[in-house]
Amino acid sequence: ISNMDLEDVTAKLLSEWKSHESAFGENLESLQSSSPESAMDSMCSSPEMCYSSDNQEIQDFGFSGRKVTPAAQKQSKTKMSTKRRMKASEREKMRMRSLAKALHQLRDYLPPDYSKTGQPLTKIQTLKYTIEYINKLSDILSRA
DNA sequence: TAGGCCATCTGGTCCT
DNA sequence: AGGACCAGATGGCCTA
Repeated sequence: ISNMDLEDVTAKLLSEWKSHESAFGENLESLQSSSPESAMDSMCSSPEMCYSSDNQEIQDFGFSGRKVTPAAQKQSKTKMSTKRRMKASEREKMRMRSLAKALHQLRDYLPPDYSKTGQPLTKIQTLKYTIEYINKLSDILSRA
């Protein structure tokens, strides 16, 4: 990526900034008003993890080797109700989707030079290249 | 087929 | 008490 390209992109970004600066806020609003249908479309994508009273029983055995603090042990006795757990799962799903959406948007701000293979950048690549890109833009601005 | 990436579920923890 | 955030686990999909 040449400096000329960067300067072009910098100028473009600066000119577009005003029209984009509220983009995330708007998207947050749109996310909040997203239809429940779309939220439920992938419900139970993994059958083993579908909710059921049986499943609740099975998970009480705690097969993972996660550390359990005394406070956690105490709290684990008061298990979340199935209804509350379902609500929490749904919120978490929405939260992760909004994160993924934000990453997709972030990807669009990166120059195409960063995806040389033609394949879309992965999440981690997007984050790393964004850091790199911001550093380059900052450098250009500091020298201007 | 192994490994990378991703979406989802879940329990723990912190905060309001 | 309930929501937000986080990290671990798991399974599906895709590619080399």
